[in-house]
Amino acid sequence: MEAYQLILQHYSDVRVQREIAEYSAGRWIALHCEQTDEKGRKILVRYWRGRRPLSLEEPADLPRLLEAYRRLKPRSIHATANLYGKLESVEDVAFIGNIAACTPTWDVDNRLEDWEATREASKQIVQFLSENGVSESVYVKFSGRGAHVQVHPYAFSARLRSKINPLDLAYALVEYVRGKLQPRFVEIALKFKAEGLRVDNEMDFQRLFVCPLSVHRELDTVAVCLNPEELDDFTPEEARLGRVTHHWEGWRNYREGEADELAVKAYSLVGGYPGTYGRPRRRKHPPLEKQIWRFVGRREP
DNA sequence: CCTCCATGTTCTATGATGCT
DNA sequence: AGCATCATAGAACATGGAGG
Repeated sequence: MEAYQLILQHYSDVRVQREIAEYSAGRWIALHCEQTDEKGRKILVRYWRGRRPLSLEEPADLPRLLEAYRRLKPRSIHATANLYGKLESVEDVAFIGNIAACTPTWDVDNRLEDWEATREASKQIVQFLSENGVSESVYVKFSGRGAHVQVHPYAFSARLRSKINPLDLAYALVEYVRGKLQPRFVEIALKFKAEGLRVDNEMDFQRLFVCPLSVHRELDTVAVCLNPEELDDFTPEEARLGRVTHHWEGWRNYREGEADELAVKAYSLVGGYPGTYGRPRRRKHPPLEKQIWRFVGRREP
């Protein structure tokens, strides 16, 4: 069978469609395609006809999108860490004010062959969260190569999210925990001789992560979710494209507000997301031309 | 494809200098 | 002082590479 057929076959599975749709609901999604641009990089489609942020709200949307972009050969499905209040225009994703909730994510990068080190680093994060009251809203996602440790967006209560921007909360939480555990990560890298191990805070205002049950963007592996308490039961062999035998549907579990206390502590210590983008930039001085028109006493023609 | 981010380049506001 | 020019720092903008 041709290699791409295997991908289409994977996405034709209704369970795959359901998981991707349910995860993607409210998020801004992207299709990473096998078709490359003139520089040989895979094309990433983020807008519908260049206007509307791409979204995927129900299972049937997945085959529809694959069909619409079939010439580009979509390969992996990504979704933002953010959940948006509205997803209809470019402006809806251009400013942080429309972020309704955000998924704190520790990106554990590593070579596929060093899964044991990836798993141990993930385990440290899970354990730290658990010790600090965050246990029912956590899952680990094998990304197809490394892993993502994610906290359900509603582990921050609606009340807290209305007071502090969810992106700031997520950024602070990830950064705080990462800082606490950094020495452990170094130990793990040494112990397993996994010099490629890195735990990054990639939270930014339109960051994408691979969807549960998406195919990896390069490897013939699938992003499956793992029960954080049973990480030892999984090996990457069980997530090979066409032979997926392991996936935990508990990624949707959460307890509202269980991460509030830790997030507030983190936020008070490390502060919010440091980027300026998404917050409108102000000119200190208006361009000369505008000043002249103002001086002349009328608006520009 | 689209965006971030570092880097380099251009622009602009402002203060210093110098001249009348 | 009043005016013009020059120097300069920081802001704004352009560009290129990286990455999802």
